[in-house]
Amino acid sequence: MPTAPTGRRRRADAERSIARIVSAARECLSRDPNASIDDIAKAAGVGRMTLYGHFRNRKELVEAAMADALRAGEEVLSEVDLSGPAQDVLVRLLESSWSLVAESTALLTAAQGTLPAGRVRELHAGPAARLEELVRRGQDEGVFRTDMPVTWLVNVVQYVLHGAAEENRADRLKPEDTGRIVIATVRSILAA
Amino acid sequence: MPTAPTGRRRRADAERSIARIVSAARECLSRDPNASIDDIAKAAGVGRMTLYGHFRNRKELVEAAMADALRAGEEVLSEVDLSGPAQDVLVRLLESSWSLVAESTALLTAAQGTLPAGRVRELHAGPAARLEELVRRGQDEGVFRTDMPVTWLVNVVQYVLHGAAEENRADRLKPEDTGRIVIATVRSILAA
DNA sequence: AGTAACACGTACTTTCGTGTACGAGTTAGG
DNA sequence: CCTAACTCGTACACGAAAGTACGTGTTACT
Repeated sequence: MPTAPTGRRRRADAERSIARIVSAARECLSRDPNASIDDIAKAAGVGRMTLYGHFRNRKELVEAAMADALRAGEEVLSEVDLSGPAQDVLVRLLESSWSLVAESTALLTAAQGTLPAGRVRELHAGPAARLEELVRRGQDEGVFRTDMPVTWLVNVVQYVLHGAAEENRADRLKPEDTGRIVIATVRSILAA
Repeated sequence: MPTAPTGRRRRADAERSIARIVSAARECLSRDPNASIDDIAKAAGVGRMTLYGHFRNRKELVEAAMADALRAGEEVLSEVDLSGPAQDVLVRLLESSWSLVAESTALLTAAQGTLPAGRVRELHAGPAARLEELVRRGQDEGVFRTDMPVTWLVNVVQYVLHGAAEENRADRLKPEDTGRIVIATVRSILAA
């Protein structure tokens, strides 16, 4: 999905380069939203000019990184068993995706600076809808609280995940404990 | 606390300028951690050169803004009644300071980029200690949970406050509801 | 094997923010 | 009222990063 193909097809090595670049972009931008194009190219083990050959500008690159992260998210989330009580579904959802979401949240912050605000929300709408639906269902079942806007409940989970990622980076939270703690924290927030 | 006074005194108008600059810095950096010196000078209604007359570089300015925010925080917090059950104290603490803390959290992010990491923690240690002490006390009283590190409990409150500020800025949370929601959310997180 | 696609280096132009230098006009305060 | 302190504009040097231009060598695919 890099530069709009003019109809002609791409070579295999180009495909590989693009994949490495996008991957590196996700990694770098998650750590530092202001990572330079050069940093990303280096991390991808690729010349800066090669990168510009596939992505015309920073905006296109960030968008591609976001799209890739979102795609990975959809992939993981689509395999989660959604049956059973909302609380249990929530736990399964978080177990399989908290780290991914945490990473993407940082990436999203990066995107906020370079992409138009509307586009960011648009990309982010899909995954958010999944959690939102679960929250509503939990409310209907009477196990999730109803004294706050659903939007807040959904977003505060994001903020907690983002925080967990930060704490991990700063070594204030042991990686092996993070999953448990995130799940317990979120459960407490949503519980009726 | 701007440029190290060489012993000579400052004039009243200089004092006023400094106050306006620091105030503008807090405002601008809270909205955009990468706000330029020029932006801040303009927001203060002052020429850029005037600003440089009082703060030698960006680092000094950011530090002054942080210090001022912290000072304001201390002022507010020192007036909170700390007697009674920990839960009630928590509510009073949040009621009087959530918005200030939310603002300062954004400022802190700004500082992270320009100030050495140690210095940031150092400045931030005071206010954090207050909440930490309250959390420990609540744990002793058996009303706050003990299944997570105190550090996490303290910091996750910060992340929630930061999130609330974001939601406010994006108009996804009505300002008049924010206090109530923040308090309810934090209570749920800390409750045993 | 030949050709189009690709990798990639060098070098240039822009843009932007930081920080410095100089200097002239204005104001506070003894 | 006089002087030091302050304001503030213009201009300049510097570095970082984005993006462009051009050329050469290499590799994939038919």
